[in-house]
Amino acid sequence: MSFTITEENYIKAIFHLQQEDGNVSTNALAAELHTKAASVTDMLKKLKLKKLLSYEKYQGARLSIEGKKLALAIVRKHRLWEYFLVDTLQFGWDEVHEVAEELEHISSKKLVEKLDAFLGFPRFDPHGDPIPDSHGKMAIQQQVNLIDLPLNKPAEVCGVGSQSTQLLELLKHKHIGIGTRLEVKKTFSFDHSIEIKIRNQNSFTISQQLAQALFVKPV
Amino acid sequence: MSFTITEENYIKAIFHLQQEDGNVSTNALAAELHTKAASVTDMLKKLKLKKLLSYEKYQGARLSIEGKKLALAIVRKHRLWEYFLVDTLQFGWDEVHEVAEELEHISSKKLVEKLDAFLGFPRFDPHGDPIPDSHGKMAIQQQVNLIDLPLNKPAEVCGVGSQSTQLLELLKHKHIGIGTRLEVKKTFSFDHSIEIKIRNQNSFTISQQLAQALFVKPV
DNA sequence: AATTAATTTTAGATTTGTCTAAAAATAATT
DNA sequence: AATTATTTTTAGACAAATCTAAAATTAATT
Ligand SMILES: [Mn+2]
Ligand SMILES: [Mn+2]
Ligand SMILES: [Mn+2]
Ligand SMILES: [Mn+2]
Repeated sequence: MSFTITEENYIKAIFHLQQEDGNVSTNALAAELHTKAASVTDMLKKLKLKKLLSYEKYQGARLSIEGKKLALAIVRKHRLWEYFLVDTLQFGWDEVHEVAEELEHISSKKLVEKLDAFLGFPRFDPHGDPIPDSHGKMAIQQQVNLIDLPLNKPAEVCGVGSQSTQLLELLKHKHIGIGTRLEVKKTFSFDHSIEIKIRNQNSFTISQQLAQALFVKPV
Repeated sequence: MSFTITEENYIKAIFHLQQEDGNVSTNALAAELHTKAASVTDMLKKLKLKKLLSYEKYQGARLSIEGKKLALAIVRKHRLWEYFLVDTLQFGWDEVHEVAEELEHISSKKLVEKLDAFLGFPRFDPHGDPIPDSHGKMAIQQQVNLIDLPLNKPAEVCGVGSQSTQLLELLKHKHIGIGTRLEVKKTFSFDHSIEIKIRNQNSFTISQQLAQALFVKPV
């Protein structure tokens, strides 16, 4: 069975919106995919026919085993290509998402496996997100939100909570990226801003919003 | 202006069918693209509207300057990706064409330029075909058909006349590939077969059809 | 030159994915 | 419980790309 790019994008979106419990609503999908609820309804009927998800009128959708498998394969390709773009082709980690949105639909299984091997079987993409292996298994990252990092505990930035251009612009300006070593020096309860220290730099404060968008792991 | 994958495939097909002189006929395009003449007519009208080619009823089509530019950009991507697959990912040169048919439609200009630089600006793809540079210029290969190679003149295989699986299977069996050094030892006028000698191997004969499908350059 | 053959175009239908507007179902408030 | 608001589905239309069958044009033969 093979699928169109549109179908694959729906499956991936459902995968990302799907929490452990509930089903994914028509409106949530429409928002995520920048389309209209009516279009989503049509597509859900079609994907149900293809056995990729369960769906009942007014009850939203939930991926089947098959659907999850497909979603993981697409996410795997997306993140492997992002890793390739940054690691091999020297892209900035803030300019790879759009390109990977296209590359994730290249169908060759052999290409994915060879690419994975060439890259040395990386387990996290340039944004700190885990890359599913060829069986769909992902490493679990022991990452913690920067806002929750204890004072003076050395840690390394390993992920971001969003891929928005605005966030990435701010991080670039502050010279913060994946791998940056830092410690939290002080927290201010007034606005929940925190003071951080990066090696060889003066310490400076960042906003609560920024701190919540950063994930770190202790080193 | 951006184009659909279908439109790009039409432009590339016209580019390959277009000789110095004549226009490309509707039927030739239909055959090349495995579609019907009626579909081709519809698309030619559309591509004319988009100024990618000139077309008059019953007179066939011919790429405009714009159309040629687009075609060269697609061919450039196709051949760069083929080179990447063989050179970097260790694909066999007989298994890359289908994958490149998909990769050639990835739109990022930056990706193409970075890939080109990473590969070291190769000028020929794994089949011996020239790779257009970023301005659309291709090196001219001084290749000659094996059937026309003079006796005892050392030469190197640098291209094939077709990408058919059948041909590639035969070449694999005979251990002939791009870069293989050989000389023609004898020609037989009865069936136009030729006897060739590869370094460290006993000489053997190959058919007229095979010799005509191989391009070599003297070394 | 007239007839036949081949090529190409039109006409009309189909599939996929989308949209708007209206109807139906569900959820939230009074 | 009844009303109102929100969400979701249906109905109908549209654009892109394709197809078959029939008509029109061009090319090849008698
Ligand atoms: Mn991404
Ligand atoms: Mn990512
Ligand atoms: Mn190819
Ligand atoms: Mn090639």
